[in-house]
Amino acid sequence: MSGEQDPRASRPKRATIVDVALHAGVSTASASKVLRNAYGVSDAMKKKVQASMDALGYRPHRPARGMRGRTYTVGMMVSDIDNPFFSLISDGASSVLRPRDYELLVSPAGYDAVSQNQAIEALIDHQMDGLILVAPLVTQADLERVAAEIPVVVVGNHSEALSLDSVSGDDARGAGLIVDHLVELGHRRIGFVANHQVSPESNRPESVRLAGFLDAMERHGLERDAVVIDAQWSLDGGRDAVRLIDALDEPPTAVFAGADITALGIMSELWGQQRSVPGAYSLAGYDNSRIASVGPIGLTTIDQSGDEMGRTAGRLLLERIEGRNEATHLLLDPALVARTTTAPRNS
Amino acid sequence: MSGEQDPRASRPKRATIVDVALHAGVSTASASKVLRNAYGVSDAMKKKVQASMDALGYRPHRPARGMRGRTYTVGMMVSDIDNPFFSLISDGASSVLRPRDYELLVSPAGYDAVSQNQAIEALIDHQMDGLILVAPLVTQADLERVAAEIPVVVVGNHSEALSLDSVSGDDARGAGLIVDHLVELGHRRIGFVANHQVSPESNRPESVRLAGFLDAMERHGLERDAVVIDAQWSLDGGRDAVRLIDALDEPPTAVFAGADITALGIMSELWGQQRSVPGAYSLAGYDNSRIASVGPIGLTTIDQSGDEMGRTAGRLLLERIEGRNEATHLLLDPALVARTTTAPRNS
DNA sequence: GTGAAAGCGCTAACAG
DNA sequence: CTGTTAGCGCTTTCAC
Repeated sequence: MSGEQDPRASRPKRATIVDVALHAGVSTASASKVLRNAYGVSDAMKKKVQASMDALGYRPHRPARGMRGRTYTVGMMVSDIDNPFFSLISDGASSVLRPRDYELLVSPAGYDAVSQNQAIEALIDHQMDGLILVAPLVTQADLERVAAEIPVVVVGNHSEALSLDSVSGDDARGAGLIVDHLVELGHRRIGFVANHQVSPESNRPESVRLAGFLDAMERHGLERDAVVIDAQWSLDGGRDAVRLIDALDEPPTAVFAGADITALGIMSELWGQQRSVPGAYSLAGYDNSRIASVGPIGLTTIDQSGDEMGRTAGRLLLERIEGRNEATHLLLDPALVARTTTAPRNS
Repeated sequence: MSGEQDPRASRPKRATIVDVALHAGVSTASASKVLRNAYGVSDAMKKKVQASMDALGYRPHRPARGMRGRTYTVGMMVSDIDNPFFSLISDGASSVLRPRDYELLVSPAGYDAVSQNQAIEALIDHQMDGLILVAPLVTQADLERVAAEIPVVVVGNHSEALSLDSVSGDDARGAGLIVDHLVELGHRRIGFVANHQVSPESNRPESVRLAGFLDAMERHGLERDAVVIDAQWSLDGGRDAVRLIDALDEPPTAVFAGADITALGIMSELWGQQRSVPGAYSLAGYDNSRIASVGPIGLTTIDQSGDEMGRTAGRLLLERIEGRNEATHLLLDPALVARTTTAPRNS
């Protein structure tokens, strides 16, 4: 009679597990067991309860589940959702999580350790069942601390930690593929953009790719022709790199930009100066972003199969959630994708 | 003494609000009030409780909060996290949500109505305090049904619904800006890639841009020179568009691709055929993706300030959560960004 | 194989 | 202004 102006009055309340149990004529405990596919329910019971759930349009309330058991939700931390590679990873992870009734929620955490740590804590506060951390910038100690609280899979960063799993591309090998390719084209003096903001001995991709570059150059007897340029891995960093390269006494004839985004910055700056690629020098990236394949760009790069990384991360996380305690660290094989930004030395 | 092998045994339990209350020597109700910044607590009490929270490293348990009150979490549904524009929106929204102690979690929902509806339901099941839906593909009726349950702000799609808010760019005006620019360059016969998979009378950006294009052409007395090409708004769709344009009896001298991604597909296909832009025809996109500014691309496009959209969406959602009930629908002004893919007709 | 009852951490309603 | 208490929806002992 009253309260018709209250929007909530007209809103049918959500069915709860009590409603389901009442409707099916069983106890809430049994309804709960059916919901969770738990051990020890008869087929008849299962059928009856599921019918009631359907009839009532029942959907479990996640916070309530989280109070006692699992939330059936996995959190994924990324620095920035605007990264084609991250998108592949989340799609891959979802594809294995969803059939198992787990949902994936993404937290865009920014590019510094402080805000990434906050985002991770927030995910834990949400009582997520597990975490996928994509290329985290936090310290190894932070990672271990988090992994002590909740199942964790790190994607993109190499790791040897015992308390968590990791999946990443074999960046040392990938860097080697680029060097081999350039040397084969006749280049000897080769530059590498290093993103040295990270400490060189870390296990971030930046460091591993640098080490892989130096190793490969040495393998070819070119250690004296390895030129390391220090600029950020970003569009603007690439622009800076052009100036640094131009200032060199003995500039390289080919540049390995470390990442596609950096290579794009380099191309863009050269273009603005009416210079071309590979005219000015050959150029290679890393990541095989979607944009790398677009005609006018045609960037030579390394493909890492983000999709497979995501699927693997999802699988490992489910295993952890289910109780596995031994660490698994996987390295996926990278592949060279040669396009038009790399050319023989004297052409 | 026992259970040292149980990982949970060594793990210090999380501090709860009861621990805080005990530590501060107050009731849990008072501690809760301090936590929520609620009305009616003395300064002394506030200080005391906050000190205890800090001392214990207390972090509220979100599911528990969600059981009775708010989760202080906002959900954002996007089709795909790999969209530079969506990234700007999430950053913008976060920047207004975070200072108010709300957290943003993103759900990558895919490109069909069914999975988007599922993602939205999952967000509701999480007891989110409000939802930001970015360019949803679901029906208007679905939107209203959702908005009856939870505060909703739609970003990108125009809307007149009374139960929810919306923020979008003025796509009709934006399309007009492109046409004006092309006409000014001397073009008369102009093509538009229409992404006709959506019903033309919908309020999706696709339809509004098409209408804006046709209106502008008419305004210039060029209605007979408006050429509508039907191809998907994607890299591959752009490639298809090239073939469709080539098959035309009277091909346009300029093409408005409807979206940057489509324009990139067109450029890529032309490049593969050794043709250039604007050599083959002038080309314009829409969205001002980051990649549009990269030198070799240099795409003429429309900028929509995703950052401002995100901030506005966040602000509107907070107002809704705080109880506003009147609908707000905002249209943001787009701006032309002329680059090198558009040139005078006879050059 | 099934059910009754306790309780997860928090907030809201009310009493003092 | 502060404290007591009930209960949100679910899972989990522990009886039966």
